[in-house]
Amino acid sequence: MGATKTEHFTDYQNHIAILAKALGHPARIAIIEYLMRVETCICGDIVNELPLAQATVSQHLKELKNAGLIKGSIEGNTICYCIDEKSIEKLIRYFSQITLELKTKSCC
Amino acid sequence: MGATKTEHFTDYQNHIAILAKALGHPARIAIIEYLMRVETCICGDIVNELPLAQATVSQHLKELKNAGLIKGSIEGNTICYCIDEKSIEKLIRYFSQITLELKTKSCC
DNA sequence: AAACTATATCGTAATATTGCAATATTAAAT
DNA sequence: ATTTAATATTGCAATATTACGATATAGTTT
Repeated sequence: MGATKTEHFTDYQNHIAILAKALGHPARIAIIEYLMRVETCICGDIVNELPLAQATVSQHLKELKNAGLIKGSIEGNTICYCIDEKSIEKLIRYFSQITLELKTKSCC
Repeated sequence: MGATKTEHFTDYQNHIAILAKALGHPARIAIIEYLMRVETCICGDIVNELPLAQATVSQHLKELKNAGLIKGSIEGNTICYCIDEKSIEKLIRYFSQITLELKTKSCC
């Protein structure tokens, strides 16, 4: 016990859950907001931006990358991280569909 | 160590993270989708809908409720659970803002 | 090449989450 | 008042996450 029973859910449900889970930590939200704000997307500053150790930030970046929320390309010495717009758009579409569907319901 | 350092992030960042985290499990996504689909929102069927024990479903419902994603009102013997549209709209607004901001950037 | 810089990975401790059986609670039906 | 039905809570084992120091890796600069 203790492990999520992913096999009992659809691929789509698991996919949305993976995206949401990756965003389910304030540090990762802060990273996304930083990448959104900043002109260039050199990573170097992310560590300085966040109140966390370098190893921890690196770990959070990895999770965002695994979920497909950010892309990182090696740029010589540093790594250019940036938001993968498509994943955010996927979430917008998903949640929009929910509110749309809810409009047709009378309940609550 | 091991506990999230929420105190280092803004209330808004923490709030968005809490909403996302609550949606970061396929069972809870399945619950949201079920509540979206169904006409009435009597809870009884949720347990039968999901491949999980009653206690586990109850726990997931509690987490969705704590995050503010669903509302539950006691309806005699059963409980009427339904999606709190406002929370979903909050997420749509948040993610829309991100994509909007990204359009103004050239990077990546 | 040696030193420096940026990032990743490893190991590990602290804490959180997931899942369920057993039990409790509360309202409805008999 | 008992029984039944629906949901919540408790306790606990298995697993995952969070955080960080130490170390590894790889490119840059000197």
